[in-house]
Amino acid sequence: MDEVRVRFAPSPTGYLHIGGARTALFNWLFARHHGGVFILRIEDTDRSRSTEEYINAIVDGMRWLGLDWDEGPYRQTERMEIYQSYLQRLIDEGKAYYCYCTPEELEQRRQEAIKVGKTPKYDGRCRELNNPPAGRTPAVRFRMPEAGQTIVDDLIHGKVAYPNEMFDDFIIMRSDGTPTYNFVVVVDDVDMRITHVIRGDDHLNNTPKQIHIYNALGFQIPKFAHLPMILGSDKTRLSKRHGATSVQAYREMGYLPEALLNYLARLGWSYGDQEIFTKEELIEKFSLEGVSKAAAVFNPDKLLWLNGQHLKNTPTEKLCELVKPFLQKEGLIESDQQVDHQWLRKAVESQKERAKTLVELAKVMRYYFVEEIEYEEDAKKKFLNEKTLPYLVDLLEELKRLEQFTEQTLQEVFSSIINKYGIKLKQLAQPVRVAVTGGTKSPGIFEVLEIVGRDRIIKRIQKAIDTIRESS
RNA sequence: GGUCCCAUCGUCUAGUGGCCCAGGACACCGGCCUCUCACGUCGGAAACAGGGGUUCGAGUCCCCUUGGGACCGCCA
Repeated sequence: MDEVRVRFAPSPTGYLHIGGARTALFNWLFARHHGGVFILRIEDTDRSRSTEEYINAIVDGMRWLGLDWDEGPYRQTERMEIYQSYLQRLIDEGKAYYCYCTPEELEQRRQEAIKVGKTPKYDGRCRELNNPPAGRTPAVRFRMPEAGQTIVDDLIHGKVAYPNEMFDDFIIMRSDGTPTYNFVVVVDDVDMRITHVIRGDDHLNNTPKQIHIYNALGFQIPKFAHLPMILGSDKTRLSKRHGATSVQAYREMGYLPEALLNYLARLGWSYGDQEIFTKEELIEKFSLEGVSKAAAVFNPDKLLWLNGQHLKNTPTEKLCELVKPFLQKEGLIESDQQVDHQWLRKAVESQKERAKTLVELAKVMRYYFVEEIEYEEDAKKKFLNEKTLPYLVDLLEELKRLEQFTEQTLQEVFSSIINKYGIKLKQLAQPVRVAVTGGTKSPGIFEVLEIVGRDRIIKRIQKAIDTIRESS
């Protein structure tokens, strides 16, 4: 195979969303797998809806996901002369023509057609126009064949045949002089020597039109691969109604890029029974053969699980850095604060298997950072009471005498109290857990105590004792 | 309405004519592990949309029906 060249071509009319990211990912994986070139191209010919802000958001999203591009970002608005020259060629050769109908007229005819149950279709009235009406700036239409059929040979769907009667002469240049999608996409893909057009299958029905443009311009047709759509839980096209859909939103919710990538890859693609992939494995194992034809429903639960898996597999060292912004958001550290690195490592290590997102991770670390903890009402009632009071009193005494607070020495202290009262570890551990963390859930109690540290442990147990005495 | 695409557990999927009374994963339920919670682990419930063919044999091939989706724009 010659060098593979693929592109991701979003239109900047919104943030980078899940569907776009998946298309980008498949293109990127295909390029990386084949040692090819991945191009980012911004399709901003719709000036009224494209914004600079969205372009930045898309670029940021791609960077965060780690989908690096080799060329671009190209912008179509910067390539107008190129389109213009091809357009002129089509007009000169009679393959395109000026249309003087106004959008209002067209809309009106469309509505009428729909009303009588006919296919809304341009009637071709300007096709052979000799005396154009004065005072109107025309659009340009592409002349489509009226009979026969057009075959799209798709890598995922196979050969798809379209009867040509269903097509009308579509507009390739607006009356304001800007070219439209179906024309521009062809010119760009040819100009950028794209070998494989990999995109959502909502574009499948546009492909025959594009094929005729390729032919009219005498270009070679690239390979097409139309990816299945991503649906919401109600099986309709994924949209805001289904919850978070922008890549940025997942970033803020504490998802890891590699988890999102892994999830997106498995949506519409599979490799036997494997669920968890590193980025490198994805590149190694990806192929269009493994892509399915059927649309897939986006399942946030599975993404969450996968994120937990990736979180667990992330080196603690790296997790420490990743969680810092989230600790800041929780108000647990200041942006310029120096946190003892060894200590943070232990803290993160103790919680990493318990959190499914960075947000969760930061939240469960609260009692490691704050001075004063608050009790959960149920936990307090159940574990801080007359019955547990003597254990806590004894523990406090012993801890005050203890110099070195390590898991080892703490364990010894706990043992002596358990023996003295003839109780199980849980009967002591739970009250202590509530006293130190405020709740009933945490990593191993000795681990937690070591991380919280001597001074705060003593303070918190004292407070628990006071609390019990006050309420009795 | 026209055209096109698609169809295995609730969801993501394995399955490319016999290895499938259908396998894995998420979620769900139960057991184990255990100082709690997670992690882990073991087990359970759960699907070939329906109907016709083809074939010795069909989840797998063909047709129809049904259901879902996409496109039909001076949006991309």
